[in-house]
Amino acid sequence: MQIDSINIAQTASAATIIYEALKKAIIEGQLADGAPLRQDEIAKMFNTSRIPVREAITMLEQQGLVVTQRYKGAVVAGISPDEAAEIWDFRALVEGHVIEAAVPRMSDETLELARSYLTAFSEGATPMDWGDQNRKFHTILYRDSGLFYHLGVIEKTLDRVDRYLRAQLALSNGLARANREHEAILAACERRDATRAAELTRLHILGAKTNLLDNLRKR
Amino acid sequence: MQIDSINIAQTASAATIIYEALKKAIIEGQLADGAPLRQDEIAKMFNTSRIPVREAITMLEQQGLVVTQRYKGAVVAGISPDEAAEIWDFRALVEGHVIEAAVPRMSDETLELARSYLTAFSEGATPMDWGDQNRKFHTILYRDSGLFYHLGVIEKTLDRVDRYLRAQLALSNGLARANREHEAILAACERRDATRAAELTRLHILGAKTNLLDNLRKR
DNA sequence: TGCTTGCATATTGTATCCAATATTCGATAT
DNA sequence: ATATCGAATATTGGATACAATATGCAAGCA
Repeated sequence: MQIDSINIAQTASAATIIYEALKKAIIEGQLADGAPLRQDEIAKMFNTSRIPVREAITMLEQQGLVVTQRYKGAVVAGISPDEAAEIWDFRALVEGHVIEAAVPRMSDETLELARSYLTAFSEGATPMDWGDQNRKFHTILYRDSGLFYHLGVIEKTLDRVDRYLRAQLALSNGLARANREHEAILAACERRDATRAAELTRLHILGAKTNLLDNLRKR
Repeated sequence: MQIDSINIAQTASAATIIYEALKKAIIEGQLADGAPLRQDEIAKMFNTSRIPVREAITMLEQQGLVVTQRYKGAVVAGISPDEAAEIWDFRALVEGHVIEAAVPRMSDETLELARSYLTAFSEGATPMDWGDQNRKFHTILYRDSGLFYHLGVIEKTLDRVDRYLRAQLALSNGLARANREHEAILAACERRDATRAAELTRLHILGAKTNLLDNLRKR
């Protein structure tokens, strides 16, 4: 006898659980740039030994979310204005390509979901809401491309800059413009204009880049 | 007193050494698709305990070079024709963009280096030679872009598919065409025609994709 | 005071040991 | 013969213990 469903729900390893939790904390900005990740401290928080903690930190390092130095430990990786600029350029390139591939294959359900995220975004009250709904809105528009490698790279890139994206949205002119541009992108998708959707996505990202850089350099 | 040079040569951790060695073995194809990575076995090879081995495997998993299952271990990650096709598309997109950014900033030394790699490629005798020189040739042309995030993503992508790239070059029509196309790309760089260099790079990669897919599907 | 030196403490890196799970293989029943 | 069960073995996941290195601090000295 074979009952697959029983084996499907694999309990995650402690290392994975710790990794997800730390990643969330970094992405959401609860751990600020440069904040140290002490193995002992984290191990106590999760009631484990340091071994799974170390594996979690190793994963984070591979993702570029922390930087470690031998015998000195890991700290949350920051981002310089130059890096930020480059990453936004990268996003424009890849996300533009992916949405262009996705539009012809985009289902009505996807469009409806996107619309609901757009609404939730405009009704959001906190930077966390804006960030979450913004990300949901964009990634749902990419999903139907079926380009899993691209999607994975985009996810990792967004993880890397999520904090800064949120900060950018919270700027004075961030929200209103994002809303306007989201509306235009979704409209292009709805009328199946892949080229225009891609163009608008690129402009949306590059505009956010300018906005963010003005702010980063100001500090 | 400050003597920097003494502290520069950091001895790498065992985990890092093992990671580099395993990565090399996977990239070079010494460990074939699906080959299991036994922690005990590897630990003995490096005269260490399994702890650094596990961290090395964790790194490889994050890179997508191995796939692990809880309590079952890690095996070298293969690649399906669909994934291969997508990754070659991704390469065309990103590498085309990066070389376009690099050409205006490309130094004469870079061009000379590229020429030397091109020569070494054409004179190579084994798939390993071809693969190495091919990769050197391409990446040197990207370097002067200064787009470090893009460069990092490209490196990881090439690591992921290095084995298949090598196999593609070794196909009957692989070498001669690669040589011809490399020559054309380099010529465009030398006359500072960024647009053309980018276009040729994209065509070069997409052509290789077709060649590879024909071969993958045949098996 | 300002600087070095050496020790105590803190932190990370690794080895060893135990626990949890998977796999193999033989015995048994049908 | 084939299928099923269960114990023995193999393998991975994690806890504890120890080693290597970094950091902070206080004593000593100019």
